[in-house]
Amino acid sequence: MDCNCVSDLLLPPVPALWTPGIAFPEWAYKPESSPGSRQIQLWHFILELLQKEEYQGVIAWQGDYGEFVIKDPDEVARLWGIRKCKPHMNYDKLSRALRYYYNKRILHKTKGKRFTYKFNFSKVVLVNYPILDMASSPFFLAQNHFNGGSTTPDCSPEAIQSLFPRLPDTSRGTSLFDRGTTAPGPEGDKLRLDSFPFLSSGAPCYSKPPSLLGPYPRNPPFDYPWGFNPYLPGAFSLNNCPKLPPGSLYPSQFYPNPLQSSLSQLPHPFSSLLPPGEAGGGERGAAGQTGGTNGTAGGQPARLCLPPYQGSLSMGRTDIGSGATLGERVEPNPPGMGLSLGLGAVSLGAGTGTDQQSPTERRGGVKQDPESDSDLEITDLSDCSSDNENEHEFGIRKESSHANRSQLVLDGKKGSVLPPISSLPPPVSPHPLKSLMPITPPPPSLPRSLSPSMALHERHRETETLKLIHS
DNA sequence: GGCGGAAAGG
DNA sequence: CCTTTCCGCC
Repeated sequence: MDCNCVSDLLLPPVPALWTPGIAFPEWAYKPESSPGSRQIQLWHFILELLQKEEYQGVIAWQGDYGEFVIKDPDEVARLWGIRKCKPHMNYDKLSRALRYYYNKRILHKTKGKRFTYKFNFSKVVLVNYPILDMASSPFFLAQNHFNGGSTTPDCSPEAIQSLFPRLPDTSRGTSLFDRGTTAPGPEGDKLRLDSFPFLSSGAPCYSKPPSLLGPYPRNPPFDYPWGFNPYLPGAFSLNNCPKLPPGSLYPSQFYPNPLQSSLSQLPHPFSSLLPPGEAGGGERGAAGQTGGTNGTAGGQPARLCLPPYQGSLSMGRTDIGSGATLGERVEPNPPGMGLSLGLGAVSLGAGTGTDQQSPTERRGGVKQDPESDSDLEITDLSDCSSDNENEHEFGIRKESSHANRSQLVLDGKKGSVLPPISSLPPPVSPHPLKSLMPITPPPPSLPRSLSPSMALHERHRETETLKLIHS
């Protein structure tokens, strides 16, 4: 039989709202590039595991935001092997694949910590992100030299969230892995990571707005569903994550989803997207096992668990625009600086700066409807087509001793520098938050206007920006 | 353990 | 293009 491997099984049956060019880099889906099409990618898989409580013992978020530890390398490799129908997969190979992500800057190694890697979410999220507010988003700004250029790029969830000011109605579960059949935009093409130099070659966390780079050769930026945010409920089908309360109660096994928390406090679109209870007050959820088995349970928004993030999640709507609370430096947008994002590096440890550990005891996830879980059971391997007949030998786990001290190596080797755009038009429209520059712990940044009308306005704005840029 | 080159496969 | 597989090196 063929290897249905779990790949497909894990994919939600419903194409749902997945839209091309959004949120995750195309290579992440690479539908057509691989014969089988929908080959899940390793980092997706990793994220997947990270979201499943049942794998907490195997791999889990730990440390800085986006950082995770592979607690049981062999097991992860085994699971990956199962998923990919590669019975002989092992950590060595898997790690090679992981290393491969360094270049893409999807991941990077946390030096000094064994089996510890860190997602560069900014990359993941920004890729393909429609132009929109990036220019004014705190997140965006944070990663630029707008504010003096010395600020640490903000890859915090809040910042990320700010990139998704508008949210479509994504109440239906959609999966990150759901690349379904859906049709891509015009021409069926999808944005490629390559289209975003700032994502593929710049410094970590480089966040030059795509719009400024002219990354939309064929896809008008506005063709994308605004606001599709993989980090928001509904974006994924992985809804096993316990709901997290708006506050900052962190379930022991799941870190809070800052975005979600933030969303719950947002005025409208966002909060309405939150699963019931989430927007409200959130309660805890029994960490129980997720027994659900439906990918996209009817109407139940999928849940996404974000990596640990020690920053404060507090972010009242009242804070919007009054960044004062943050106390960070408020800097006016220097005219002329426009969107020239130089973007500093963030990754390699710089990121959120603090290296403290995330909360592990706080609990407070909202209970999730067991039935709304999409399952990512990596169990059904019924048929792995192709050559690998030995799927059965997945059981072969060798125990390996992973003990070692890591070595510090500067990976400057491939760090490419982003070409600074020195002649970009100044930010089109000032935004209150624009001046807020988080330094360390990224401050809560709220999306600016969320109103539809504003959306239109912004679109227009973006268009103008593009014009300027291209002229 | 971790890294990255190289080659091969899908 | 994204691994997978091998491998030598640190």
